[in-house]
Amino acid sequence: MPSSSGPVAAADVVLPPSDAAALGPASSPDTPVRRRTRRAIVDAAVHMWARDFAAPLSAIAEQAAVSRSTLHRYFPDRPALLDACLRTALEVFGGVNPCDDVPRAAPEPPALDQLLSQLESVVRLGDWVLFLWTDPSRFSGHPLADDLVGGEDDTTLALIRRGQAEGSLDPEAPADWLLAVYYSVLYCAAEQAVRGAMPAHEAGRLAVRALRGGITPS
Amino acid sequence: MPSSSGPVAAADVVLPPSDAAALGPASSPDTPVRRRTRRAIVDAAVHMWARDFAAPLSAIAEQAAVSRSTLHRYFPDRPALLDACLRTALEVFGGVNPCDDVPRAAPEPPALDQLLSQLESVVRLGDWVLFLWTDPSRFSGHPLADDLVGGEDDTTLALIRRGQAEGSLDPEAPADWLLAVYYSVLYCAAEQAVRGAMPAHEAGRLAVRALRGGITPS
DNA sequence: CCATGATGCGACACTACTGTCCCATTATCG
DNA sequence: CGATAATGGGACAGTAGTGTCGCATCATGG
Repeated sequence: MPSSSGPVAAADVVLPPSDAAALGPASSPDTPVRRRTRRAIVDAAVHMWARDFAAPLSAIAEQAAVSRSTLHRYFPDRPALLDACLRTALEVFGGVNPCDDVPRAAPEPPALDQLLSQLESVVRLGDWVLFLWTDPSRFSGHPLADDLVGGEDDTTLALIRRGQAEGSLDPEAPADWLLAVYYSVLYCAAEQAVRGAMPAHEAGRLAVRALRGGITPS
Repeated sequence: MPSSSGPVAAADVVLPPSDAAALGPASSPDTPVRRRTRRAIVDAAVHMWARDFAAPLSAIAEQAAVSRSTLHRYFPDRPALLDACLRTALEVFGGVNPCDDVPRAAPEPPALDQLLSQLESVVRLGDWVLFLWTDPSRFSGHPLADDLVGGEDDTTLALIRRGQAEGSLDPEAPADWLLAVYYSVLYCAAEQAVRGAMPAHEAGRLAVRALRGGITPS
């Protein structure tokens, strides 16, 4: 998952105009109307695909309150819409290129604390978490998703390795195992929140508690 | 997940003959040949659907080394094959009707120990675990799956509640939250084993460790 | 060895979905 | 208000997958 000072408000995210394939009609620069329509389609896709990755484009169009023709004006095909969702996910999760990170002057807090703090933020992104992690293997190997879901570029993996080195995370377990556990607990928390079983902050708290101490009493 | 003294060897499981829709040609009682063919198809379905739930029947037939015609002789349609897989899963996971459980004379071990011991057994069932839990919501509400994947009939949920009552499990978290965490860690372990990252027993050990103490050092 | 059981092949009809296209209509902007 | 942008509707062709069917072939069991 990309590192950040915190997730960007979902409504503020704008797809880079360089992605010509995802542009709407006439491939000219976006107008506000077009930007809103495109974002409505992406949000609808994430909403539907979080729940059923086989959901057809017609259902997504309906969820977005547009016609299938309109959907196809913005996204020529299903893979293009999926790419747009993944690119938007990078923004939503505060995506920055890890190589751009500038080392901080002050020592960072323990990696465990940072990791859990990140989880508490991310769990509020409900549908986006379900979209990415309902089936953890869904986007394995997808070039746009490597930075999000546990590929070698995933900054969360780097954070886990730092935590193991500094002693705040279990040094006896493989890093990618800890990452898998982290994402799966994050998914559980987001799923609880999305289906209304509890508020997102409570789900985050329970997830943090589970990752700190397991399912035993504290 | 149904309680048992241990999972039944997969090869020994036989689909109840009462399931007429799933019987092979002529709906007469099974011959050994037919029983083996049916089981090969079910195993192939679980293998393919563990990895991709959209896998077509033609791919399942190929995996089972039968023709699509033959697959259709045994299972009239995709839902029938899915039902057969879920019924077989009940057998594989040692399914018994929870109401049939007779209270033991001697006190049972702590629920946490029982839970984790069960996990170490179940993780060896690789494909079956992935089939059921790759997408935790896949079979939600499916009548055949309630006893397996966290429905109210799930004996694991009862075990968790007993553990919370006796103090070996976190009493401050909702029982269905602990169940969701348990299944998600089980899935992670099975996935590591199935993709060859580590042996199943090592994955089980790591999962137990994570559920006992979280991702912090022990 | 032969009758019967079991299976494979492939054609066919059908379904659901997708991608393209065009024209009429509605919304937006200056 | 009018020109332009944006959209909806629906037809159409195509794809992938499914379910059915009949016949030839192979496997099995007595």
